[in-house]
This record gives sequence, structure tokens and C-alpha cells, in this order.
Amino acid sequence: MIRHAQYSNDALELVARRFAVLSEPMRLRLIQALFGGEKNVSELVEATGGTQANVSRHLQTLTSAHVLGRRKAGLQVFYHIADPTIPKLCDLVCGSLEKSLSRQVASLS
Amino acid sequence: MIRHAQYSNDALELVARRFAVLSEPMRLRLIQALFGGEKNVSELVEATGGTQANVSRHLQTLTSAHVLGRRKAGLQVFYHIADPTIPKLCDLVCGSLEKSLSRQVASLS
DNA sequence: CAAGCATATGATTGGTTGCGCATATACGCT
DNA sequence: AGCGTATATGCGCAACCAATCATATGCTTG
Repeated sequence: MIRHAQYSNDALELVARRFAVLSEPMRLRLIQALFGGEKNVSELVEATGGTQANVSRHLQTLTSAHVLGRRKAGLQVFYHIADPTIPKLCDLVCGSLEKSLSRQVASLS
Repeated sequence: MIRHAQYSNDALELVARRFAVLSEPMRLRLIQALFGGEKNVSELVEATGGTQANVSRHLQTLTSAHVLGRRKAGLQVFYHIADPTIPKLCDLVCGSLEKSLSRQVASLS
């Protein structure tokens, strides 16, 4: 594992783009909905409470970033998490946020 | 470790915000420059090639997100990485990107 | 092939954000 | 106190992006 490697501007741009893809709540809802396995668009619309058009747009963003994968089956399109690091990323951030928040709570007393 | 937990909308908003903070190349440059230890603003301006005003703004963003910490010493202000998960996050993303890119390169042959 | 369902996409708009310039604040020194 | 250095901040602009509406594409069935 390369720890703390120095990256070029182009590389940092890619990393930034990757984080940007994960920086929208709706996209995180979609990812979360797919933790349980692949779902088609209609199911994702239902699970996230978004409109069909918006969900489709975000799915395209996530897919072209190789975060999700597509599988067509007749009329329907099934999406699944294609990048195995995504759950780890989310868990890392969530754990860090929980610690940070509990520290803030503790500092109130 | 809580894997694949279901999060509320408020929690997802926090996670999204966290990713958003990491989604700018200049901020990643600052973080990268701090991997070697704390630096003051002037050193960070030099290391990143940005303007003083812009660097200061990004430092504020990173600090209020508890990614960085501040230490004042006379005229100078020293910043350091306050969240230990940041390097892990960056390495995870970089590793994933390297794999993804090498797959794309391999698919060209 | 016509109709109907599932999904994707063009166009528009409002909101957010990064950047640059100028200036303000904070601190130390003489 | 006054000056110089280090850092922060108000403001305006331009670019980007998510959400929405309407419409298009793709596939299946009768």
C-alpha cells in the first residue's frame, strides 16, 4: 500500500472528481440503496423518493465514474455497486463523523 | 465496525458535505503538503502555488470541517491534518483509481 | 407495426462555489 | 504609538451543477 504518496496535478484532479461524485446526498442515497444488492431504476426511484429523471441522471454520473455498474434486462436496467472501495469509504467517513460529533457533544458539558 | 449501516437524510447530508470538502484539487494539494507535518500559511502558499487569499480561504474550509487543525505562533498560523482518516481516504481513492485506470489501459489492447 | 412501459436526455433555471482584487485584522518590533 | 509582516475577509464575477419539465429512445407484447 502506497501511503502518503505525492501526486501530480492531474492525479489530484481525478481524486477530487471522485470525491465530488460522492458529495451529493441523492447519490449517497442511491449507493446506500444498492448496498443490499442490485436494483432497477424504478426500485431506486421508490427507495430514494426522487423523480425518475433525477435518479436517472445521478445513476449516469455514478456509472460513468465507475462507481456503479449497469445490467440491462429487457425493459429494465439494473444497477449495482461496481467499486468495492465505496462501502469502505462511506464507513470511514461515517466513523470519523461520529467521533467528531461525539467529541462536540462531550465538549458541551 | 458498522458495515453498510442505513443512514438518515441528515447523516447523508453530513457525509456528502465531508466528501465535498475533499472534492477540490487545491484543497487536496494543501492536504498533501501537510502529509509531511504542520506548515504555516506562507509555506503552504509556496508549496501549492496558489495565491495567499485563496489558500487562506481553503484552509478555513478545511479547518471548519475539522479536517485540519490550527496553531497560532506569533504572526504565523500553522496548520496540520487533524483527522487521521484523511490519509486513509486518499489512499483508498487513489488505489481504486489506479486499478480502474489500469483496467481501462488494458482494455485498449 | 402499433401501443405501452421503463429509462434516458435536451433545455432551462436557480443556487452554490471557486477565484481574484482589494482591504481589513492580528501580532511583533522598535 | 507607529510600522511592517502574516493571515483573514468582503465583494463581484464566472463557471459549474442539481433539479424540473418535457420529450425522446429502447424494448416487449399483442
